[in-house]
Amino acid sequence: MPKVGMEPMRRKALVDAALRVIGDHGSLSVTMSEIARKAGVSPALAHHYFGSKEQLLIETIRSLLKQLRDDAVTALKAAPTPRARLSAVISVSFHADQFAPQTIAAWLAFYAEAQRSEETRRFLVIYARRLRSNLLANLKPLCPVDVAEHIAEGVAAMIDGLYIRQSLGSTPIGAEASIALTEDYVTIQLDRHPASLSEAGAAPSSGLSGHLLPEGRRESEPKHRKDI
Amino acid sequence: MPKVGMEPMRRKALVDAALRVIGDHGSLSVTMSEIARKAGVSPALAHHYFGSKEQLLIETIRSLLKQLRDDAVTALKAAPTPRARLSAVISVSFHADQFAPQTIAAWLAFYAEAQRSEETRRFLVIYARRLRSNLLANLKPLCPVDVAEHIAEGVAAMIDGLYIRQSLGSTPIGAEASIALTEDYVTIQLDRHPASLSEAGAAPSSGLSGHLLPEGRRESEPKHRKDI
DNA sequence: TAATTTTGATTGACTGATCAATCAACAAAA
DNA sequence: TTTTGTTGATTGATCAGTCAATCAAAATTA
Repeated sequence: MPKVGMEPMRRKALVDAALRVIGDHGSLSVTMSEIARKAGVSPALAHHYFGSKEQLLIETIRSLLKQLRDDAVTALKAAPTPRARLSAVISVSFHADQFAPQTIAAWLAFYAEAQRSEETRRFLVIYARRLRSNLLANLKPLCPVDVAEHIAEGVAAMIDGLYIRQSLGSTPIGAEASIALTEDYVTIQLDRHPASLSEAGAAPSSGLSGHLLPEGRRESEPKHRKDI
Repeated sequence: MPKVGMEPMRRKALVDAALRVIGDHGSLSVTMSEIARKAGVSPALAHHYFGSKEQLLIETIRSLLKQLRDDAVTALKAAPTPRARLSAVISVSFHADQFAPQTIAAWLAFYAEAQRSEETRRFLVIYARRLRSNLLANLKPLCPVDVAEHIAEGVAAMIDGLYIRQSLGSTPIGAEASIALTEDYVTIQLDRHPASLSEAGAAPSSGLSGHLLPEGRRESEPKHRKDI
């Protein structure tokens, strides 16, 4: 029953299947056959559309990152104040899809892969920068710049750490407790270092930082890179 | 030049080689041949002594954990007060050997492996519990118990998170900055919640918590498990 | 001491399984 | 008939694990 216009559907099915298989297996050492089977097609077709296993894996992490970005954009648009946006960033990190064991396992597998694959590392660096940028943009109106950077590092580390601890499945502090822990960190840090007058009114109108919007390239980066 | 009594030397050489190869490669997908070559023996010998690749890998993570424990014991013995012991725990986590890129890469690889290997997960859970236990034991004299648990979770998450962020190699905050960030978290949390009178004098005499000393089994755990 | 047997250490060569990747061929739509 | 989708069969490479054989030290015996 082959029709024309199958390509986008097949690609999506294969990427989704790859994500599920990787999440279940907890590793990138999964076979094209298994992915293809889960997607309901033959292994040969996976190669036909993606050319190589590596390419399919790249598309898979790209999709993982896109999902996270979309969630973040939605949550940030609904938050009116910098402080609310900070909470939105934290909340999104621990919400449902992202904090599911399989998704966490997939993230972890990609972190490991980043040690070998330049392309994979690039994507994870983008995630790290985006998180930092989102935090920083909304911290700056609330405290001095150097303090904002300090807090941003701390929050980002805590989020990633809670992820990795969750991956072990022992002492499972849930999503709510994770959010509470991170929020508490932000709160007490901000209490310590109240905003200076000069930066109190400098909040950007949209609250969406540069890294979130479809972005023009920053000067220091190489060009000819496909955006996620 | 075969002599008698080679076994312990060969085992150590192979485990060390495995750690180096895994660290360089950033993955457990390394061949027995490569490990054996780095150890200066034939692949067959590695199988002869360890029986299987999995077993060699298990011994490898065991050695990684032992190294960390030894460092912690040394540092804790030299620290006189609970607060100093907290600093020691933090400091050890980021010190030299442990924070080297290859070592971090190896840890990460084992975290990923833990998704599949029950045995590997067990070791990482032990690490997590030990860290938590060390923190908790030295926090309890300094603040209320429930707060101590809260802080311990936060510190542990932050340490692990700083590790994983370090593994990406982007925005490399160094060991010192990582220590400062974590110390700062402990300090402001303790400032917030001063010790209640009832627990002020309850510090254990040695400061070495149960998880650190060669330990009797806790009741809730399965028996017949070799200790690390 | 000299001759031997035993034992542990070590390897090269081989096997069987797995898997990514390829290709020739076919089916259905355009 | 050309284009797009699809697969079964196959290939070539990689690897964990096995095995029989070798070698040298130690133990035993003569």
